[in-house]
Amino acid sequence: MNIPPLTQRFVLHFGEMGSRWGINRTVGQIYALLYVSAKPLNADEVAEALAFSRSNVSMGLKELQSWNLVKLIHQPNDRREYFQAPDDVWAIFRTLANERRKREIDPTLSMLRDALMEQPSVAEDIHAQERMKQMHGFIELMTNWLDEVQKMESSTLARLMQMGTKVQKFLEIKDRVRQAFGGKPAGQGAATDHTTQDDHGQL
Amino acid sequence: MNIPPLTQRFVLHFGEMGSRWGINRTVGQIYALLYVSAKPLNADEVAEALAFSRSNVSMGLKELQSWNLVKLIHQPNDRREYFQAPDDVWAIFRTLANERRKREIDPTLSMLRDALMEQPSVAEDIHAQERMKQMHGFIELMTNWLDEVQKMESSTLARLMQMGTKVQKFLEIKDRVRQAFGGKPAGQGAATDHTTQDDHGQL
DNA sequence: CACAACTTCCTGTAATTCCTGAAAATACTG
DNA sequence: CAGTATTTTCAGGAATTACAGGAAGTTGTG
Repeated sequence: MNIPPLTQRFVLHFGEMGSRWGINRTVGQIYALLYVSAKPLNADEVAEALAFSRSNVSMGLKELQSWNLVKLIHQPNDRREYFQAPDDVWAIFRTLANERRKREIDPTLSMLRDALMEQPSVAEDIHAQERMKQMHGFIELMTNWLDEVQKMESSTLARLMQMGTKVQKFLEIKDRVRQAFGGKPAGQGAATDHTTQDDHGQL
Repeated sequence: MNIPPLTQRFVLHFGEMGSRWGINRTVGQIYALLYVSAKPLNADEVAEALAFSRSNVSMGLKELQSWNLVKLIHQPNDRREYFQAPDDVWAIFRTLANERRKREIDPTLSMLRDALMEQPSVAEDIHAQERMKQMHGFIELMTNWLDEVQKMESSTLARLMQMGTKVQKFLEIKDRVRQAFGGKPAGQGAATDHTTQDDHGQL
């Protein structure tokens, strides 16, 4: 392995973490290398830097591409394919969240949906179905929220996250306002009455 | 495998999903079974229901305990240990998030912290360190936020999530108010002018 | 203390996953 | 189109991980 010390530490760490993350060491290291690299790298360079076989690198890059975690780039006067990781960590997180969801959540969601349509035949299954319903509801809530949040700008999201729990106060204020004005608050932003269901959805 | 149809489907699905989630099939199935089961089960019952070896079940339960995903219960007049999954899905999610974080994020965070204290020796490492800084900042933001959020009530959280993007409007209002009042709004909560950095932290 | 009811640890085997080198495929150049 | 550069696929050996069964350890009981 032929890379400077800090980079090496980072790369090795990601290799080991890889297994906990469900990706293998090779892929972890390749991604780490691309992430910290100042310029895009081609497969040979990666293979050389990490001392992996060329074919192994090819597989790894393929997997990273299937995760949408690397960009493919062509340099002028060079036929080789160069790869680089997006430089916005937020963007990386987004794609990661999307992909993980696609692979790890969505199948479960559809399994649950199917199971909820069945008519349970035994007492045990009635309870089981009830539990599945709870899980289904929770997952739906989470994924819908994620969908929404993905639409926001990174900077907006960052602000909201930095506010943390303080957003909660907002709910309290909202409740207070509503109580005071009996359903018709004046502000332009907050112009709805609270018809039970829609209650939560509207600011 | 000696369990009713719906339960079986659920259990098998979790077994397969297990591998994508970094847990093995056995553990996945055991948890699924406990989750849908109406009453706590002991190790023998689990082994019987899933047709696993007794010792395998023991290991699986041990792992689930190390994840804090099962509660251990003792029945009167029975020495055996009974296990059950918490019935609040939110609670399950919380522990899951905590544990995953402990295993998958915290080590990286501390590695990054260490790496950021070093003095990079080569040009490449200077850039690498810069990248690590970005990643570190992002992870810190995320984990701090998670900490905050964990403190909220499930119901509050649910409401916030259901509002989704609409919370964003809140920021806009805040900005509008701030602009209108020129940095010293009357309300008790929102009392800062927007000096770039501190800007975000305060409601 | 001896026995019973459980739980944990250990060993060998089966299954899966990882990785390499060679061969095949694909993409370019003159 | 021949020749070369580059990438992809694939078979099989190496390494890792999962699992069953049994041995050893614990805890409680008469």
